Amino acid sequence: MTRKPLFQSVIALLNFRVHNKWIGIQDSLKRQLITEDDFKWRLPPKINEREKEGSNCEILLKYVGGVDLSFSKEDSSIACGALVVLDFQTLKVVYEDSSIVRLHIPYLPGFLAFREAPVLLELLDKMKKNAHPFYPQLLMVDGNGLLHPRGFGLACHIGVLADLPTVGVGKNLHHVDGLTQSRVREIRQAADSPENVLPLIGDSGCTWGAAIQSSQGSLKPIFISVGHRVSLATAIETVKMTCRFRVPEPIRQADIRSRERLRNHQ
DNA sequence: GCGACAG
DNA sequence: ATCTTGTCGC
Ligand SMILES: [Mg+2]
Repeated sequence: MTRKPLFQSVIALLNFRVHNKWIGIQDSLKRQLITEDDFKWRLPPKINEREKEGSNCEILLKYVGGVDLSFSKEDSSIACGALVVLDFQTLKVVYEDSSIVRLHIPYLPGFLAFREAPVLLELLDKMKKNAHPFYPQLLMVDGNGLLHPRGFGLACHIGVLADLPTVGVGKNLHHVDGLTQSRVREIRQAADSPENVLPLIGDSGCTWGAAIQSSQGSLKPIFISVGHRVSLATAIETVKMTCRFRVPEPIRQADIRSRERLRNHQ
């Protein structure tokens, strides 16, 4: 597809303006971001773990959500967004919804939220306005949170706009602040004992998240970061507790079911 | 100029 | 993200 240079310049200018607008939105929303625990529930005590004293909180974490999108191979603008809710203890799916939509915004690294967040926020909103009893107390997002060029990835974006505790989970490392795959390998070798939780500390000294080996079946790590209203420690713990396989079960189920729904469509 | 680039 | 088959191993 060849175009005259003038057209290309106009398109480049539009892209430049949209790009700046999006950065402005991310910077603006980031002012509402909360990066510590801010919720009324607590984690169920682990087996063999003594009940912590002073935890007068009676609400246990039970409903953990997961979101993901799948795309049509024929028409890459057709996508299915899925929201699932699992029982945190049994990891059984207790709620499932999905929506097939046409996307008008391409994938651009650093701007994933502008493509994927709208359909996912709609699925959450539908559940909330129906006052569904299984509305998630915590949401796991297939995409990063703080681990992002401007510290405001998809998980933060959804968390702030839905005012919901969220955790970001990346299957690949988005290079930020000098953090690369080889840098992660160095961090691993610098650890005194074979750790399966590695802090992701960038050149600036900032902690962007953690790389964890989440299952015995896979050596490849996943990359966890704070989304909204959770600390990194809580993010890591909840992800670990929901990993039957490499990808935490809420996200894995959203992935499986969104793809399945798309396959059975048309 | 070159490489990197969540999903 | 998707394109794609079998194959090795628990
Ligand atoms: Mg995905």
